[in-house]
Amino acid sequence: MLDPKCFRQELEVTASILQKRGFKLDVTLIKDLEEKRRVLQVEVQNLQNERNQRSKEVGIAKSKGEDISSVIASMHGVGAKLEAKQAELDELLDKLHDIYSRVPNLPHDAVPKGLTEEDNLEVRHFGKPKKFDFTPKDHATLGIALGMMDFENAAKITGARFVVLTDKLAKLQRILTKFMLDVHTKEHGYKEIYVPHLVNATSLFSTGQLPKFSADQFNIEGDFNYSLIPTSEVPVTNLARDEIIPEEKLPIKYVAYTPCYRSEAGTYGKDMQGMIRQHQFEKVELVRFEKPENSYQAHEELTSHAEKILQKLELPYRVMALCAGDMGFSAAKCYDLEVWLPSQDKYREISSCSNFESFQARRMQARYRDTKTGKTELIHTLNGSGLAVGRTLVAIMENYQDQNGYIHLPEVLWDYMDGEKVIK
RNA sequence: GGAGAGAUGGCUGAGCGGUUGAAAGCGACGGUCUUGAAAACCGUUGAGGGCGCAAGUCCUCCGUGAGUUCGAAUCUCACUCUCUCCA
Repeated sequence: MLDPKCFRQELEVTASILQKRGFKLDVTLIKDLEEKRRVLQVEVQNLQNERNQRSKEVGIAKSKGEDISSVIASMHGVGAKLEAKQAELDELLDKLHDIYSRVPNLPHDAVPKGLTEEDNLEVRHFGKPKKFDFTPKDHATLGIALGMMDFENAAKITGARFVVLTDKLAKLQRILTKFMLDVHTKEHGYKEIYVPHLVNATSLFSTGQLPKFSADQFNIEGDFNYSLIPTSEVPVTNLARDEIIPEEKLPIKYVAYTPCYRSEAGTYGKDMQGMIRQHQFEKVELVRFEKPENSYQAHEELTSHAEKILQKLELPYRVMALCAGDMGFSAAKCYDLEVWLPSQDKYREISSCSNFESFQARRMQARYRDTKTGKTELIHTLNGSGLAVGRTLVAIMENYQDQNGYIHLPEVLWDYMDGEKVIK
């Protein structure tokens, strides 16, 4: 959610900035509703004031034993009027809140212009795509041939976009999460955290999945009005909801490992083969709570932490600065890490690192107390995948395959795999 | 699943329907004292919002949502959560 000031005092500017990401703000409507709001709110508050004053007088008069019937009689009109105006105001505020809840974050000045993927800018890259002297296979072909990756049984058990992993591949996925958690906790100073995988609607609203993107979640039916998390960003970020964090506790850096569940609505036909786009996948997520003046430095740092995993795994990747139109709803600035996939002959997203500034914090009243001024101020929230484990598995399989369809594991994983260097 | 008890500020904990945004204590912060610290004493100390250039002023909030009333932390109803006991 944007600062109400953006809509009340800087409406035109706000609209033009939002246009950069292809969002059209209804300036005329908002101007009109805000003007009505202002008038109505003053009116309601004046009536409330009158009610409070007169009621207080009644109390005093009564304690003195004076006759109060005439005063009370005169108050009946005020009550009814207040009720009507209040209802009118509430309706208006709801309407405004709903409009504002659907407005995306303002892109930071440094964000590249553009509306589509095509306009994203490469910031840097690491490693070079390996040349194969044979035609590299895709991970699904490799996994099925190894007898360790099974989409048919997954479809039987559940449906499309699920996978069954067995043996070494199941183990590889497991140790990858441990490897990532180890790096982030031991080398990057993140605190490991375990959180619920089902969340309520308020939590989804806080991080920006609601109200606009309800169809992207798996919402469970029955007595519990919960949703499966699309990312651990949701439960972890919501730890700060309705909190006032003492300044000295910042920054707070969490790393969480959770499964993620996404409906992938509107992606029919996209990446149907293999593990690239699944309804369920594992992810190690980095989440940070920062003071506003530090958030952009923290964003660079967090991105580099995610990159570190790819570097240690010696996987070629590039860092893309997303253009305004390609960023997620809540982000002010976002880098995507894209890993090289030989079978597709291109880079594919494996991590998304975003600074949300105060956008999420305002939705959930996440604040810190400035020790100098004693005032509360909204924190900045950030997160990034560090990394998507399923896609990391895919990248390892494809980049480290040999002509026989064996997978030669990167050295950093040998110990984790109990000395095993090759999956065959 | 059934039966009870509860939910008040950073924490503990009062609060006959009427100058209660809320006693008291603790904590925190500022000050006095002290070479310094502690103790003692004095003072300050919730959040969100409207209007206004500002000084300021007003409104809302005692788990959530409705209701009764001139007036609700206090009464009524529903819900949520926590604790205890039983299955």
